[in-house]
Amino acid sequence: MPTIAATIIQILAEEIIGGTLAPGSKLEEKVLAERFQVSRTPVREALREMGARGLIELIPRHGGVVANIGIAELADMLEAECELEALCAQLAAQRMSVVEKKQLERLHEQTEALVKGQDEGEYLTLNKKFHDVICAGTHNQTLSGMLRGLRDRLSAFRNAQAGTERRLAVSHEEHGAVVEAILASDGAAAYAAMRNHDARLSTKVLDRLRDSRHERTAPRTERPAAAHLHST
Amino acid sequence: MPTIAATIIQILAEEIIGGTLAPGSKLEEKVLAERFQVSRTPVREALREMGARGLIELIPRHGGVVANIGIAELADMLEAECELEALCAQLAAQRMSVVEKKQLERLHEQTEALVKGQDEGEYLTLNKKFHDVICAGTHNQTLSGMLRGLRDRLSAFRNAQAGTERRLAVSHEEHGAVVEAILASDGAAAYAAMRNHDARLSTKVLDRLRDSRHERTAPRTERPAAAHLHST
DNA sequence: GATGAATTATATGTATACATATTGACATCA
DNA sequence: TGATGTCAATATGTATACATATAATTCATC
Repeated sequence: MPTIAATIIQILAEEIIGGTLAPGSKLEEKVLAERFQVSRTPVREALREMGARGLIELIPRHGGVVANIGIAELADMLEAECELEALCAQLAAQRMSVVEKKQLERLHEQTEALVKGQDEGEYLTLNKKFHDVICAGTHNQTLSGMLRGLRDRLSAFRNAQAGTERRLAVSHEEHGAVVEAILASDGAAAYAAMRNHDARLSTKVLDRLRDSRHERTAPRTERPAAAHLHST
Repeated sequence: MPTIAATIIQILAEEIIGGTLAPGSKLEEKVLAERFQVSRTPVREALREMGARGLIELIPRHGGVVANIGIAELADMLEAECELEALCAQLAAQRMSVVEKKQLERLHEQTEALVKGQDEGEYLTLNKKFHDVICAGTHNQTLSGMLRGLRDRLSAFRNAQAGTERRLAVSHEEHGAVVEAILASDGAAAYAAMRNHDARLSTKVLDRLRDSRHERTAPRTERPAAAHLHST
């Protein structure tokens, strides 16, 4: 039997990652305690752990809010994700076993039908699986763990925005290039293909955020020395 | 005034990273509570956060122990560190401002004296600073945060072992190559130099661990499919 | 009517008390 | 002798109670 705190973490994390709990939402201990019919103790521990994971922001004596990412931070996270994921793709290409490759190939084929059917919801599920399989393919728990943690944090934010990605076909095609490179055990090609894929999505996400922020509130001046994103 | 839990985290983390608390040490809430003259509550919260950070292992109903890294995990972490650090060096080369570069250069020069004087203790301090400056030079908080977290976890482990690095001169020379590349804004060279540096250290750390484990206890068979470390 | 100080209210931080699961010892039995 | 099961001891998990800092409200004053 898992501990109550662990259960709460799982539920809240899913809600944050899934977008039910929007970034900026306040998380009050008392409210959560009542909701889960438990005392504040396990709730506090859950919040603390989620804070350490970066899913929520935890300010002393002010409680927690679902991590609301500024434009500068988002740019950082997207860049890190892009680099990490490309690296993982490269390692996966070099290390995946035959059965792992087969699994990846099948997954990609299954997705094809969803693209034609424009089934966005199911597509996103398989999309997550796709990246997870590649993570596992690195045979490096540290790297894959870091990437997945980062993806979770970003996911929380992506899902809070409207439609995630209209043109499924383009994404699918880019995935195809990654799959092909991995099946051919071509690390460099896998790296390049994945980097290209993520970089394109990143600019889209950033653009959309910039637009939506511009309408409502002035952008927070968080990091004056702007990064030269993807200048490589 | 920081919270008690935060204070405890800082103290314990330092002890773990510094090697005072050796990997495998049990961390009992009651003992810690008595030591810090506080109740178990803040201690528990501290432990939980450190668990999320990976500094300690936290098993439900069994309490926490300072993270004791197996050979397979260590290999994973070292590989991740190597790749991340090389990436950061590359970005730093591309993005560091003039003053940041100057700072890095000065730091490297200061270290030179310590190498000649064989002052290991002080060298390690500046060594950490050296890597921190490069982290900052990426202008990417996400990446640098991940790398620093990883370095902390590894540091806990490195310091538990005997002498960290005998041949300071070699290390210093390798650092020199990194500095040179960064000052020249040569991303590729910085990447290669840092990767070379970390890869060499990694094999040394792994070898030493393998030896020490072989003497005492049989290696845990944790990940049957061994990674092809640094096969790129 | 607006501003600001003082007071009340509330949420978080910490301490204590209780519930429950695990560990170890000891006894019993095959 | 060794294995197993019961019981006591103890550590963790959870709940409740108290302390304190922040927020919200009130009320007085300008």
